[in-house]
Amino acid sequence: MVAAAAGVSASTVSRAYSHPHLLRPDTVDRVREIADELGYVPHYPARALSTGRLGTIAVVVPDIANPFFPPVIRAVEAAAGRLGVSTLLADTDEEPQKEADLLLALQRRTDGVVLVSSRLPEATVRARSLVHPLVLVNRDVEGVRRILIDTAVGMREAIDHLAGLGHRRLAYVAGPASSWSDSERRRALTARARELGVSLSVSGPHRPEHEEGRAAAAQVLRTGATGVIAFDDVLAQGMLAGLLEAGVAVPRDVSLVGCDDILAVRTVPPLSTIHGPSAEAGRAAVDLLLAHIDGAGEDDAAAAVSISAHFVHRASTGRAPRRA
Amino acid sequence: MVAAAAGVSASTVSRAYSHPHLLRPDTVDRVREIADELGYVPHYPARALSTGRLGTIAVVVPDIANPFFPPVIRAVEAAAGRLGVSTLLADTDEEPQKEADLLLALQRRTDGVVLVSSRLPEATVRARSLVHPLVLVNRDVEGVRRILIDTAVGMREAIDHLAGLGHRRLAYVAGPASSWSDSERRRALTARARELGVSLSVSGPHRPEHEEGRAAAAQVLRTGATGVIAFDDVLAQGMLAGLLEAGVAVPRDVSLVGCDDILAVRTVPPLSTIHGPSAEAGRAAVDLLLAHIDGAGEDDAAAAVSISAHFVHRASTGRAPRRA
DNA sequence: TTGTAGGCGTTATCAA
DNA sequence: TTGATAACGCCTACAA
Repeated sequence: MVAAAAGVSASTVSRAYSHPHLLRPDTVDRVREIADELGYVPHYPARALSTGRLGTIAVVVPDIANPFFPPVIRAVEAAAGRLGVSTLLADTDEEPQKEADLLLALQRRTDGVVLVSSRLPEATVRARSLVHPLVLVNRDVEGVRRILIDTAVGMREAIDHLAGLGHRRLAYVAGPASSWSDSERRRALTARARELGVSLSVSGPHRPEHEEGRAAAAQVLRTGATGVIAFDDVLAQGMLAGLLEAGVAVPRDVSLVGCDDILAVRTVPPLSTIHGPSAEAGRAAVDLLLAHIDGAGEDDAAAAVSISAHFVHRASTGRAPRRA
Repeated sequence: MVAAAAGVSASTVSRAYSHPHLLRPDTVDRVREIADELGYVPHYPARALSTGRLGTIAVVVPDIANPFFPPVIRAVEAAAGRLGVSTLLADTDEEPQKEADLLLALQRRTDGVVLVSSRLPEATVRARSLVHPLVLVNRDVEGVRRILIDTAVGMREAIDHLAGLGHRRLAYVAGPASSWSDSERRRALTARARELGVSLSVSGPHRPEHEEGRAAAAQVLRTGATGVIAFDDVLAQGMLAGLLEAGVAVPRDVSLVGCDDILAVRTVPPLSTIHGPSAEAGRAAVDLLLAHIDGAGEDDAAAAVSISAHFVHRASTGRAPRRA
């Protein structure tokens, strides 16, 4: 080690960075000064080898290009960075196999993983969480630490909103079959529709892509629905385009609700949607993960933190049209 | 090491993973099988310690939530992953100071950095590239390896396209004053407009945000322009909304061109734009970076790879309207 | 084809 | 308050 040559011993240099309070202040200063001159930066992998802590966590998402994820990733990265932990990002391309491989590879290069919207079977997730610290976001697996964005609340609010505007025939444009969020949303909608006595048809499953939403428009129109709720804003935006093409005006003829609030007011008309606090979820995930990594205890092994997402009324929903 | 207990020696296990061809096939199989059973995964940091290669690179971007970056990040991650290199993602929050700190921290945890749209002064960038392998994307610093997306070509094509449709009065909705891309684009447009003898007014500078584009619509209409080129798709999409509000139809009354092709066909009408091969840029950056890391030589020290971005005709451009 | 020995940079422990 | 030493898990000679 270069710094040692320019002054003291290796352990003193180590302490100057890791436990400065154990050294005389002027020793710390002297070492750091020389280290800076030499362009020395502590070598993390070596440190990892002796401490067993890598100082790195990973965030794994299905698709980085999906605008739902960047805010989560950013929040994770910020929260981790604040604690001196760096963040590895991985993208599973929506492929469960790739996700599984990734998790395995990450096991020895990270202290833990924040797994967002996992597409893996419950059993697999549970097994992973046993061998490597893991916190789920947007996925509910009993016995695994998780942060849940509860969109069911918002879905109920959305359906109440539509029913209040006189819509009696609704449609849900569903997301991926393997998505936990989708089944939650679908369940909440179905139950609420029944309670209110309005009809609800379901289109899908769909990959959350613009084209899919666009293509689903014709099918949804055929059901006679005047109120449409989409799995997410991406599908909703596609639906908006599809409806426009079919000569259907929003919200005059059909009211449309998205989910996740990732497009803000960037659509015409601005989309009524369900706002999920994704940044907060990312932060909470890091807290839970780091607490788990540090704390030896298995105390909170099954902790589930739930954050509610609420309906936001913008301009894509309005009174139901008079019966055709 | 556990696997050793269940069969042979440590170095044999090491070879089973790093140099399988040096071992008898059945030995490799046996070792791997037992390793799998025990849930063994090679410990990368330890490997890094002895080889001097971390097997990790970083991508640094100003803002992960800006839709221009995810495709680049994804491409980097994919290209690196294919070569067994993992990718660390960092976000500078658009702050040069944070960017500088990050680069320093990354020096000992990565083999090199892909730095996208850096906001750092040239001298700083140049200095960093001397102490740690670095490849720039979307930033032109003499003497530093870099991948440039040349949108000037596309800008010329766009203006030719509009002029060919009969537009004589054009407007450019400019991006941030400090942006290298903006000055490149503006220069190309100004020169070409002069060559073709069409007028070009400039609005801005603007931050590349939806609201800014929307607000700029009125100003642009006042110039009498029938052909509008925006710094990027985000501004163009805002402009689209602003024009719609002003009762101006696209492309009937005004033709609109974006840049970067980050919205694909997700606007109505689908935006004519300039497609920057950002995925290709990410891939090229990784190639250049890894070649630099491996190759001892300083041969390509100043390599600049330029990739042309071309005009894509979709539905937001059409014949110029008859003179009012 | 396989085993043995030494070293990579850091930290924890123990001694001074 | 500081130094010496062993150890972390892996890799690369070199030896067998």
